[in-house]
Amino acid sequence: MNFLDYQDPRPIYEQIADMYQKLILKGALQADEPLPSVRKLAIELSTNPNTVQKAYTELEHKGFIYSVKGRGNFVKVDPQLREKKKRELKERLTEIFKEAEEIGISQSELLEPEEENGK
Amino acid sequence: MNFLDYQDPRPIYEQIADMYQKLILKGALQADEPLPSVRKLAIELSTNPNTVQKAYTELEHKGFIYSVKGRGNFVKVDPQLREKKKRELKERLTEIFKEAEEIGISQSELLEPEEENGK
Amino acid sequence: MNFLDYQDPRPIYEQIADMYQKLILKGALQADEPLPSVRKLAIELSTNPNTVQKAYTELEHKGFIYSVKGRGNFVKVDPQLREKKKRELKERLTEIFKEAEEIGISQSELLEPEEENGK
Amino acid sequence: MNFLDYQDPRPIYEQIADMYQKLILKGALQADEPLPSVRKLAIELSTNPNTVQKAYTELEHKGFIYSVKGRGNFVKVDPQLREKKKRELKERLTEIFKEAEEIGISQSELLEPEEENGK
DNA sequence: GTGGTCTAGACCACA
DNA sequence: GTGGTCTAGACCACA
Repeated sequence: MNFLDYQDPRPIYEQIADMYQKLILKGALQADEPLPSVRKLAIELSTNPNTVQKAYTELEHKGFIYSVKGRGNFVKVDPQLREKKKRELKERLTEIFKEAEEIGISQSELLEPEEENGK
Repeated sequence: MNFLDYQDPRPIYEQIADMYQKLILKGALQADEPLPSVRKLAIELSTNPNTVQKAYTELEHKGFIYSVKGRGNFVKVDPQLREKKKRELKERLTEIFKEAEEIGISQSELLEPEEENGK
Repeated sequence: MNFLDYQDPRPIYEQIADMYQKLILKGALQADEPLPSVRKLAIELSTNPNTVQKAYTELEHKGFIYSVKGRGNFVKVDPQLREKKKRELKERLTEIFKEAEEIGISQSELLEPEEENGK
Repeated sequence: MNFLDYQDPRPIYEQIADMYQKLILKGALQADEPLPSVRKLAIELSTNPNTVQKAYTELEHKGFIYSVKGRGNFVKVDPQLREKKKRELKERLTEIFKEAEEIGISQSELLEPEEENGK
């Protein structure tokens, strides 16, 4: 199963990192559960181990996983993860509402269903 | 006046394009009004003329401006511009709600004010 | 001038990152001052551009520098940097005192000059 | 009882070696007392025997234990052990003070309690 | 010219 | 087997 999208302008390593970030946030991967090994995932995605490595390093920097030398990479325990993500989404929401207001579109107008059947 | 933010991860040409897009959508720039010349703006922003050119090309592709050889770039008349932008914002909104739902956060939970002071 | 120490067990990219971190913390490099380009520094240190790139990415993650595509890498403004570093040093100090106490060495005994001339 | 911390960036063999070093320095393990056998400890820690072996070799190099072929590993008698460790801790202390001075933080400032409530 | 990404492949430390 | 580092070199986006 290959979830990479070469039409996607994002670099491959970022697509990999985002994919696993979502899986972790969703709870599809439990704490301390191992991720696929760098080499295995590289083969599965027909990409270079360095690219997978970069994705994993990124995830480690962001606090989603931790790595144990000679053992592999594992999902990190972080009960506040969901809260963090929620805050990020709220910020992006605020940004959109701000942009809308700048061109005279109110928050409620934006949230309205596509066809406004006012009556 | 320089509105560029080098700490912003977006490339400079994109910041320029976004800036003018906003000005046009807001109505701050009227139809057929000329934009600053590529060279002038490049000097004003202490950046490379190639960069400004790229921003203008981008704006042309998106239908915000048109260029006249030997004369310059001008704001395009497009009564549906606001609708287009609105649709784009709605799409981004939908994307956020989708991401939220994937990790079990409902639309209403996301729209809630930070501290819910119920009643 | 090559400050790399191949006897040092730390990887090269980390030595580079640490070096620049120190220069920034010392104030030897001012905010918005450019770092040497990836390629130039690689040549100067007779190392691979990828290795320098990794060092710079590390510094960016830690908030010491920011990068502008097509322009280079620059020192980030962060007035709290010194405070952060101070806190880190204090933590390491505490760790040492803890280790000392575990084997029955008091803090003051550790701080004493090498030859204790009691008098 | 498993004292390993996989979130700890240090390799596992080092965590094992450090653990026993502490126990010996504290006096919790007496001279000539046997350490657990490589295999037993490996099982207890659910780790690889190679890893435990590496930790023991490390401890032997540092002079904390000695090994007898076919019999096991034992705590070494070394009356100067405490002095050695003290010297090591002092060196690390000096290193911290050096780093602090490089960024203009004095030794006393570093030793100060968090909030200085002078008199 | 400057940074960023990616490949292919080597070599090492660790388990 | 598993991750981590490094080299050599290519190619792209951006300024």
